[in-house]
Amino acid sequence: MTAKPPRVVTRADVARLAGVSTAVVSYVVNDGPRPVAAETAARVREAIELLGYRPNPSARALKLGTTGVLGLVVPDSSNPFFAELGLEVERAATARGLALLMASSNSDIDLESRLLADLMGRQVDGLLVAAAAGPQRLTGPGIRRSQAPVIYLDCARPVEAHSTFSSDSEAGARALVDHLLSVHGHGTVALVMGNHSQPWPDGRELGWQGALDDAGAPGAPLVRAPFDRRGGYEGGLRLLSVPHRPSAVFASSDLQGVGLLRAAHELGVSVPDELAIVAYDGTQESEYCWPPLTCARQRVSEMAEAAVKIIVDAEQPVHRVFDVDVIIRRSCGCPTTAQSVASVQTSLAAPRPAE
Amino acid sequence: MTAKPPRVVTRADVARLAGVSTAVVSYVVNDGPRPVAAETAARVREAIELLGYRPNPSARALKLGTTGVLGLVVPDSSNPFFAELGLEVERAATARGLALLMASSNSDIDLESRLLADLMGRQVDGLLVAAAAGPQRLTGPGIRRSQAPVIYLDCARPVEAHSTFSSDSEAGARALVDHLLSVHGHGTVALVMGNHSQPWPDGRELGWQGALDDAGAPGAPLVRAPFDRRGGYEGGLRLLSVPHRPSAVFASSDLQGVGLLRAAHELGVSVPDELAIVAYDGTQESEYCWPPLTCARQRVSEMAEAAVKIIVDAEQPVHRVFDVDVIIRRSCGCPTTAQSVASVQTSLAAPRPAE
DNA sequence: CTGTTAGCGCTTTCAC
DNA sequence: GTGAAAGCGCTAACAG
Repeated sequence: MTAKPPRVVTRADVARLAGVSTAVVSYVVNDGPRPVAAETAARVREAIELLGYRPNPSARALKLGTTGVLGLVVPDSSNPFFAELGLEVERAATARGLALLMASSNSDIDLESRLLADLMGRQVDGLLVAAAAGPQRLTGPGIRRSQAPVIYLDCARPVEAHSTFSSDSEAGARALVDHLLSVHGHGTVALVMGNHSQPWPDGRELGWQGALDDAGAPGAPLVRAPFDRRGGYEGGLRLLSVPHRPSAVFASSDLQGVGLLRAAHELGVSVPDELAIVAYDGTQESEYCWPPLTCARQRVSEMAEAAVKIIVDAEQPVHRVFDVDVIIRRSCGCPTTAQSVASVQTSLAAPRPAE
Repeated sequence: MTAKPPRVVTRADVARLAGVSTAVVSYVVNDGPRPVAAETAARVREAIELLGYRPNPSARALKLGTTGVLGLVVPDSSNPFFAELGLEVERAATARGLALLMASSNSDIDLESRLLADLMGRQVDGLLVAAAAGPQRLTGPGIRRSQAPVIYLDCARPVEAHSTFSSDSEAGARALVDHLLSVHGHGTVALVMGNHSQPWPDGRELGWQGALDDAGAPGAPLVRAPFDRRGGYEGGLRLLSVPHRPSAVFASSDLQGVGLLRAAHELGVSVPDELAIVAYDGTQESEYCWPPLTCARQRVSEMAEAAVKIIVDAEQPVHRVFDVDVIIRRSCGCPTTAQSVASVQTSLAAPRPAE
């Protein structure tokens, strides 16, 4: 509609202006693979500057087969846990010059597998997946095409040919529940558990049960509800509306803990005096709700860093279980003013699975 | 290390297997631009299926100059407001077959401008920016290269050649503060204000001041603090530790409102009985803290949808101001059990800037 | 140290 | 309705 179409400047323009070949431009842009005379290089850089040349990443990707882009798929990127995870992954990626393609599956298995296929199809250099449905969904078309590593970020079992990370949720849950039992003297502890959809038992549930069993505590109510705030709220309403309501409850996510808190407040149940609450995840939100939640915190940034490193350094697949930190705040009944933190030692608590 | 290198299947393989030319494969894959006989098309599709062929997006992008990727830059993707915004943008993008590259600037102006340049350099088809620093940072190298539209999502003033969106924060703030003043009879309302770093006054502050002025309310304390939970907490501590503490306060973000709530709880100040709180943003977190926050909610999904549409449909740049919804909950002192929502009419409240 | 050149996989014009 | 072929911009042999 206006004047001259300002054709985008290409490597050939730079070469022409600098009076060199395109190869040389490539060498100075990429700082290799062949050496370039200092003076020539300076001339090229000047030309680049002058023309405002930027390499075309598509061309580069086409040639190299590598995009400099990572993919991340989570069930819900607005859940603070995944938001924080995403932020850390993005940091780790940016620090290495990579960009991050983010996708949320809304916990929908089919959407999740479509997103995975789409990202793979976009030639990401690596895919990080906090899978709603466990790791089995690798099979669609589009997966074949790429050799890009796929890392499962919330996967308690090793998977052939993939890196699998998980937090030691069992140890974390056990420590939390045990704290309620032995320090605060609760007879038993109820559980609000999210809809874990992976093909093996959830560590949080295992840890909860284990702590109860170890203490010889009687069976306690378990309510299943979504991992979000509303799930915790409604689960809490159910849990607290019975004649003999529990005196302590473990929520399988921060968000559920927050919902639980709301339910307690609405029902006029005082926390922690009449009801102790502990939660799993340890996002910032758990620190600022009221009362602040005693929780087991996942080492999100460590996981993010490790995952990106595996991809960038093309490391062999590993199965890693990350320690979890128990953070004592007020919701359990501890009188702390300054919070205290203790790391839960995985190695002591979790025997190697014999797979 | 293992056997045969399974060379990735290309369009030529499909063509060979189907006994057609590569052009035809292209026609059926893209459903155009030339027609293909039904039977031929079927044969091609079969070959595609059989070989598990996936088009190479880099090659496509190189040829077309278009990547099917959008970029989003926010100050902090773990802030629930931006997390929710990101999720909505992602939804809108995915619905149109686009992917989303996300980046957080940590409110760092330099990092922000580097991220913008990087994303532009990656040939995104459009860039959505919730800029920490206003829209002026368009100038770096790397910006020139692309014609991709840049949309500013939180920009109260029109900017030449760009779409600019904003929520009508002034009207929202005014409605909130006025509610405190006229419905609940507070003499004045304090403000906890984030570090707005754009080159014009912040609408929230304007609205607050305006409501105060209109009511002839005396000057009220204003404390500046970061937009996050900690900012609200520390701002709250300062605000509430003076001899004659305010009876009502407006927080410029949900997160600050949450921090404020914590400060009040810690200080034993009862909300809303001794202190009324209202906040701006309206994320989910504001609904589940205690007491739930009366707030002005931004229409995040509407904004996301509109922004993506502008890019996809290559619409002309516009300046849009989105209405904001006031949601009455308990923190202001209203006795509601069911929350009530009222949209604040922009057109009535905000005169057109004469720029 | 520098230049020439052959593709990477795809789209699309132009001929048939 | 289909095929041949010319690039898109870049990298990295290979030849000088």
